[in-house]
Amino acid sequence: MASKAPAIDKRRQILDAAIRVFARQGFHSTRVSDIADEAGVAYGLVYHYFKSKDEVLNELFAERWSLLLSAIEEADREGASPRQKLEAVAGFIVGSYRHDPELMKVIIVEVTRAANSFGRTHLPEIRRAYDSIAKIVAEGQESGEFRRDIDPTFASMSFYGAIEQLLTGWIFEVIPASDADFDQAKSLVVATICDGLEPR
Amino acid sequence: MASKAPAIDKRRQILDAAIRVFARQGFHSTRVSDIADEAGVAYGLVYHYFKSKDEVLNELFAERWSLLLSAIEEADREGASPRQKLEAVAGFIVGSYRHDPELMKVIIVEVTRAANSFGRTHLPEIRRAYDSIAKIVAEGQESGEFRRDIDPTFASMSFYGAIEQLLTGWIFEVIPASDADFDQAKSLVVATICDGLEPR
DNA sequence: AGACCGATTGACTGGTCAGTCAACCAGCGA
DNA sequence: TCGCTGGTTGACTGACCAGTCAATCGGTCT
Repeated sequence: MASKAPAIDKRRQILDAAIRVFARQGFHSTRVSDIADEAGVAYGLVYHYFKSKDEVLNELFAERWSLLLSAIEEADREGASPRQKLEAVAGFIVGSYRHDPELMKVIIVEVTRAANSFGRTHLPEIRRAYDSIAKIVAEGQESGEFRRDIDPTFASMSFYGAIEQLLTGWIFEVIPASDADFDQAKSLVVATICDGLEPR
Repeated sequence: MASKAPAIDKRRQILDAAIRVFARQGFHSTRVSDIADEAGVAYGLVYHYFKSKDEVLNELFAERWSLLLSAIEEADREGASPRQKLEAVAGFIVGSYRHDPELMKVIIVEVTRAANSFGRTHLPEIRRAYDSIAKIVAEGQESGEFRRDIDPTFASMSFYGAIEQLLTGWIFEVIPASDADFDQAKSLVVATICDGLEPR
């Protein structure tokens, strides 16, 4: 027992350390030794648990993104109106950032927005999120709760893009990130996308 | 005269080659020798015109971004309604992509969305764009053409984020990029942001 | 002609790291 | 007690590449 438990701990320890270091320095400028140092383990141990430096990031992304995909699906299943569904999605993403800003920073900066390197690899999974959101919009159009002249894929990109830009703003301190801002953010994105900027 | 003109040509030649290579392979995985080869000049000449590989990208960004900033200011100056101003901004960005997709890909992927590396360096300039857009929104609110309960900075981020996400979708072929799509895009983003998804 | 000077060339160097590997250690079962 | 096994260690290597620099070229001016 004592031989298995610490093994799992070390793996987790390395992943958690990687989050911190990637968030601090960015993926490209972190050496594997930085991760090992931060985790308090030997250099070689990283390669015992992971095939490569890339795999560490892939693992972090996969873990988190699958949660997002589930959350979107659940929102779609349980939301009453399409607007509420979008609100749930926005709420989950904002909540993720609030709960673990470092991890979300890594996911967004190094994968989601890094479409040339890791984003490329994970495009199919990322796309799945876009598609699920588009599905919510499409359903809203069918039920007449959303206008029909805006392509669902298009709306999905705008919606997701708006949220991600917001997180990016928080991450790089372009816009203030207080608890109040987090609270408002969810409803504001949804208000912007569903109601629009012009008064009704 | 013949001693100065070719000099400028070579510099331009290197920049243009860099756009192609950066767009194809990404900044990190292009060697300086790739740029030189693509430009058909010797390795060392790149360093005659540029201090470093970074400076080549910086130059490309600076050139293009200053055009964007001017375009936003002009839109603000000459647009009749805030909505028309936003339309002009969206139009300029989409037009830039249409006119030179490779350059825009580089700008977005390597700078604007690469907030950890080059985005960091250029944050002040990038921010200036956000601010100018926010100003347009704020003016719209004062004149009563836009609702007042959405923070201008916030709206600006959503607007810009939506457009950039759209371009990113085109760049990585997540969404179709035909001439018709380009034509529609401008009005659709503006419709989404100003009118909202819900019917009026 | 010949001195001058900026443009141009590409071989070379120095430093950086990702990934390897042989050795070491700790607990457990025989 | 003595292997055995799997976690753990960290020095080392091989590849890669940004940036340097001394040499060359070609046009101009005197």
